[in-house]
Amino acid sequence: MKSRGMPTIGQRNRLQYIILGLLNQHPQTGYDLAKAFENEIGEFWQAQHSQIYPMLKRLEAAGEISHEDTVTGEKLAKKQYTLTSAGREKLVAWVSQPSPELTPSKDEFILKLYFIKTASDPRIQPMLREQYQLHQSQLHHLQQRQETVFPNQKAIDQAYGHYLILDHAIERESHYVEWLAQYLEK
Amino acid sequence: MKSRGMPTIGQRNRLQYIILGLLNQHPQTGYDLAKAFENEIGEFWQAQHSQIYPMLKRLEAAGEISHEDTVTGEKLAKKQYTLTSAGREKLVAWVSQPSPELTPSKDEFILKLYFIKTASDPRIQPMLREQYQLHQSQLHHLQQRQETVFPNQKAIDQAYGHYLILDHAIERESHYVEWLAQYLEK
DNA sequence: TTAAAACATGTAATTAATTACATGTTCGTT
DNA sequence: AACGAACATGTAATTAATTACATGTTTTAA
Repeated sequence: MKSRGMPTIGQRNRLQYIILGLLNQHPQTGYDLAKAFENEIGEFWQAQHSQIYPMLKRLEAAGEISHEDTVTGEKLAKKQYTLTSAGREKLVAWVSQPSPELTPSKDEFILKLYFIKTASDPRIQPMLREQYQLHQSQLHHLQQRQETVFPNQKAIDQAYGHYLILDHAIERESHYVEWLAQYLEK
Repeated sequence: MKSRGMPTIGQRNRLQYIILGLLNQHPQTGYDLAKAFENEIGEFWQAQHSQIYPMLKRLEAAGEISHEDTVTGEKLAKKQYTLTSAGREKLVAWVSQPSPELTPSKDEFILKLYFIKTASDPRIQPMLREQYQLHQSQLHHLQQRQETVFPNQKAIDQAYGHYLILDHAIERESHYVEWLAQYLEK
């Protein structure tokens, strides 16, 4: 009793919506999308090109995006994908839908701590220090990106969504670092 | 050039280690493990029983755990799994290993915000309110669990790992709620 | 000029994870 | 006595995601 006229793409598949959202910002190639998952989006969703290219085909087959072939230089072929009106509708519907589930998250390090039973175990402090360094350097990286990408209020207003996402990532890392510091012995 | 005498279980598979860690606390059944993924562990790792039972078989075949059949009441068969010394070694090795990667995380809601381009879009505030409620109630839930499970210092000392994990979850939710509140209009 | 990095696009194979299917027992409540 | 919730264990089917395979072009810096 699964399909009642539903499309082949599973309704829980969020990658498709994220791709639609990215293409709505401006037409892009699969390669560009893959870059976005490494950069601005990467803090909150990940996808490799091997997942992206097939999804672009599915979305195009479903009539939600279309592409135009362009050539760079002598013969390097690119496919610029654009949203169709059907795709835009689907995107709007997704954004408007409530998101009532807490996203499950995974943290291997925290679990390792969990399995160490006593507060005095000598392994704890080195582990905390390692994670502190890791998250501290990630925090620095994010902060530097914020400084270069959003040097003034105008830049923020022009890419508010991007600003929000980066701000959230910075806050999250910053708080993680503080939590670690709390259990670190000086 | 992939396998050079390596076991069939992929080395990145963390579920196996988590199961070893849980069994190290005390012998348990697959059902008990599934409960743990809904309760104390659930904030930082998830697994369904359909993933757990096959993994128990693989771990037993690899000689890292063993089981004892017990019967409850008239005929309800249970399998109590215990770590073998090989399993305990593997667990210790995992915990001791550095965890140098930032765990990728996914957040559908933050991405939806990202795709809304202007700060004045009327959809933003209702979305923020929905998430505020969601995370606020999750926070309450976690706080109540902390109160009941860890009413005093003695309880904390006796399950320090569990305390850490719950504390981290509470801090994370609490901070998420604060971040949302910052962008909420009163 | 040449080599490496970045650009660009795909498929195949494998592994992880979810959802659905499938069955039966025990305990607590009404 | 009957019913529902919780206990208990598995497999099958599907989907999502990663890793590996595979190929070629363009730009940039040494």
